[in-house]
Amino acid sequence: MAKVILPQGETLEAAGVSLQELLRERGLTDEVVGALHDGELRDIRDPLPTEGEVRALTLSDPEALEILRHTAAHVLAQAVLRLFPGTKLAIGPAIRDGFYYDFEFPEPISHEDLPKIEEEMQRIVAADYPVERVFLSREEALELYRERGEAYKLELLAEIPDERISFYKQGEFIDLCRGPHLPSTGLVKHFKVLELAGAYWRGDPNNPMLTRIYGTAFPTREALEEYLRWREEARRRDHRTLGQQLDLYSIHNEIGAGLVLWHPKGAKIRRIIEEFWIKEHEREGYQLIYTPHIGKSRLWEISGHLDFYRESMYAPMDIEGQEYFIKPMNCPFHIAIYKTRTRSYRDLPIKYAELGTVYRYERSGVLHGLLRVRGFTQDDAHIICRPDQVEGEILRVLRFALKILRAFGFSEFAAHLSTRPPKFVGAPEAWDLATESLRRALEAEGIPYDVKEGEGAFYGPKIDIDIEDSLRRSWQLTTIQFDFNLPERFDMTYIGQDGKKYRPYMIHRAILGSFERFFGILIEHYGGAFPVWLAPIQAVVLPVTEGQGAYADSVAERLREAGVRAESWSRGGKTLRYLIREAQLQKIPYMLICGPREAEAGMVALRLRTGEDLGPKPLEEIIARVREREASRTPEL
RNA sequence: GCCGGCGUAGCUCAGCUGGCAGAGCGGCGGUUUCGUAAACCGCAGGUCGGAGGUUCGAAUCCUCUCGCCGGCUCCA
Repeated sequence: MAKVILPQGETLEAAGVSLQELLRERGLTDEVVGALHDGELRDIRDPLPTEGEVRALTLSDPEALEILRHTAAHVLAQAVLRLFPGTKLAIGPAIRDGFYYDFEFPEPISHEDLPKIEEEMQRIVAADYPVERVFLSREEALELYRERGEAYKLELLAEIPDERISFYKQGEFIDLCRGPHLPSTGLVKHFKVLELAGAYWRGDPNNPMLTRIYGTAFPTREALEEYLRWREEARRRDHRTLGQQLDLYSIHNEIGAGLVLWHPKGAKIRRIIEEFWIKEHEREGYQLIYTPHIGKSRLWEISGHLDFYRESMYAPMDIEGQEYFIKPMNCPFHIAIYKTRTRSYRDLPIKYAELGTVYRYERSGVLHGLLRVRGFTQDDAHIICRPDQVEGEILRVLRFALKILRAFGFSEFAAHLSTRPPKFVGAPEAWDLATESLRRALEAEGIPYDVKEGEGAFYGPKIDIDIEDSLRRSWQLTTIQFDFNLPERFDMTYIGQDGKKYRPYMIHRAILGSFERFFGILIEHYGGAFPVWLAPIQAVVLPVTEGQGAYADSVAERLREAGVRAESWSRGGKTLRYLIREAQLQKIPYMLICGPREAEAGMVALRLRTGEDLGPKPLEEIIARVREREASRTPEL
């Protein structure tokens, strides 16, 4: 007997029937759309389990969202088959923000077809077809799909071991599907078809490219509208939009895809980040170095990059008959510095850090604003240490990374621990020590992480920390990565206490990842409204009329002397309203308004970016305020 | 790289089935001297991403190419 918890909290015991039958007997047919048994979604049409607790789900339960969206995907497929006969079906799952279905259309379709599809979906919802579950024998299923020429479905069928194969049916539409699904199509009330994109069958580029249609569905109109509003808001926070509006950076067709020009304001922010970064690294015992942008092919042969990474490297250039490559990584240069003298065990750990600019050939389709570029500056460092130092150094570097990220207001981290792949170099014991050190560091810091079993690079295990952009796409910033390959290839050694040579451990790490990507994420994180310590312009002085222009200029001058990044907008004879709007759009933290009254009193009226008017203030107070906000790096104004 | 879409003034965009390149903002000049998110008038500004083709005629149709957007794949 299973214990069944109904939506209103009523419980009962039942066995041998499905939840749907049970509810029908009690006249409760409409509401319940699925069930949760030990955290697992179940179909209401399935027989109840023999034991445990089954909670009936209604659309207002968050767990039911997946069922709703999965059914919405079926409605989409049904609509597509009606409008585009001959379309072949692939797969159509629910995903985080909605659902998709992959199709092979007889003729390509475009965005303009989406509204039609949505309308047809509306009709299917309005028709309120009951969604039935049917089981076909393998033969029946094969026959059904052979008849329709559904090659993708046949491929899926071949992988299902069962003899009774689960299908769902609504109206004329039938689909191979494990479920669960809603009781009827009429429950998919609030949905939207969103995007069209290509997707390889089974994610394999050797397979045909299918057409994927994305959509979303919610239990209520409000929730759908809120989601659509959120997408709008995300568009406004997009670093590519803000980058232009705030005049932070640009990328030019004629200069090259993925190559970033940092404008004065973007460069100012970068400089502030760099200075912060340098100070923190020196405090943490890193030694800062500079290395060249190119190196001879021999170097990249030794490092193995020409064997393993060549397709991501720019073509070599010929200099006096020698091949040189632009660097895709900094490691070989750091190693070369290490090797300039014999190192003692007493010298370790050695930590070389560099803001190293590298160039990597990224395929054109993957470039994305500042988040995926071809030329970028890594905040790179290599920690070279003894085995007995590994654990301590790893904990230290993880703590350090979190400290840096937190300074920029990031608090939610998704960490991944990638372990040894089937093909690897180095001793298994070294891998174990490294992997365990990484794991213990994550646990000591209480950072939630998942383990990507076997997904480490061939040369070492790693921790990656991802942060999401405004559209919740995640991007890797931090990486802490062991390297058992390069110390070997470059024959790095140190002399131990016993006078013998030993191989050091090398840890490659980047915290911000690259300045370009980090900046992109940072722009979105703050929606362009940077905290005072990062704001490229902290204060603008706004004269009410041209009569206060000279006073405004002198105020800005005094602020700059005190180290405040201030400008006076005294030229142009613009109205105060105009200037305020402009400053607001530029998201400048402080607006210092100077009218005749303020000029007379030697003060400024302080208006915050939030719109708050704090009234007249002496300059000293403004300066103190800026200094305090800078020191604490608070987002408050 | 692949699929679909998009490239028109500095920016945002209009320009239907081929027939004289437009608006708003911004810029410049002038007027206005103004108190918390856009004062008013005027002027300038374009190889319609680039190359080739079809046509009497191309921003518009076709091909190639560069770039961008959404995905997929990739991401040492």
